[in-house]
Amino acid sequence: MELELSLGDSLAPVKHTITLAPAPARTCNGEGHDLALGLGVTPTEVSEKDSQRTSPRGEDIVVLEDDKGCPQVELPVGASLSCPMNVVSIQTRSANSEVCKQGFDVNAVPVDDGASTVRSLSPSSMQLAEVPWLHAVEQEASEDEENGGGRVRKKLRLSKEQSAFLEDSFKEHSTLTLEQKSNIANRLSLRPRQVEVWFQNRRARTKLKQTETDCEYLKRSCQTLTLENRRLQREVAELRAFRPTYPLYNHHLYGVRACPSCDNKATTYTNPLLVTTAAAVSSPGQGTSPASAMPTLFSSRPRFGPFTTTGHTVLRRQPSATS
DNA sequence: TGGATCTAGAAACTTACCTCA
DNA sequence: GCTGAGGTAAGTTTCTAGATC
Repeated sequence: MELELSLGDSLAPVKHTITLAPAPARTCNGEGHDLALGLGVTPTEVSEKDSQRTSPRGEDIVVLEDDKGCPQVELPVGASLSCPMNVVSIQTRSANSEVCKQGFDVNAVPVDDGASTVRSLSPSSMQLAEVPWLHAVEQEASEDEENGGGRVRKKLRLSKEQSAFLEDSFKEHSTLTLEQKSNIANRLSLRPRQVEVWFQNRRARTKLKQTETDCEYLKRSCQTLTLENRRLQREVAELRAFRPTYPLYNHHLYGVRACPSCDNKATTYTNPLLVTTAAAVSSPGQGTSPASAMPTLFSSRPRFGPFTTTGHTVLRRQPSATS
């Protein structure tokens, strides 16, 4: 989102852009759902009109300048709302096993009384036995005959021990090699196909659960961001109403940032406009910032531009508006 | 070496059975 | 006993990566 705030008189229009920019999605493995809300007013020293530069960390920074091409003073204002909580992304085919090892473990199985006996049945200790699952096949065939050859789907219910063993196996590896599959089938007197199907369904359940978790997380993040957005809009409205005529830029007051995508030097968020305004009111003319070079900065009518979704920390100056 | 074909495995989607409130 | 919802085993389709020619 991009909220444009234009402050300055009509003779020397100067605009600053307040940007509510979602950070690029990111998870613990580099892709995902790290949400961040950034509020920035970012003048620069670059004089090329409407040009765009890149920060050392690769962030896009848009050059803001006045209509005469004079460089504006940087007023780093950052308000950031981020959710650093690690959320494991949905498994992908390419990297599912690695992803599964990190963060949220949806495989956590409540340990019940029977678990202690199950735990000792480590799949790695399995021995390849004589295909006991053939008994299951034979039994199924005889049941088919009893049904007159008509194929009636018989619902298999895995025993508690079978399920627990499969769960343990799934914790060790969410996908199976042929050997692992037949080992487990032998150990549980199931057909390899049944083991395979169980793992397929288990992966599907894992993914579904993870999706639900992600969805909940994103919902909460969205609510938080909405509230923050409203708060910021109220703040901007208050600033519009305030419209002071004093030089406002005490540069040293703007060093506070909270946006993690900028740097980690910040500790708290302070509304620099309010702080500076108060300072300017209490002692007009104070400060050593280059703001004194543009005393009319905030003297024109503020203007809000539309929100945009053009990406992360892209502060693009809108074409000069005639008030 | 690059493209066509085949194959196995996994995901996605669906169906059907079973349990339970 | 009936019913609907939810869980889950299993079937089907689609996609993809690797092997082979």
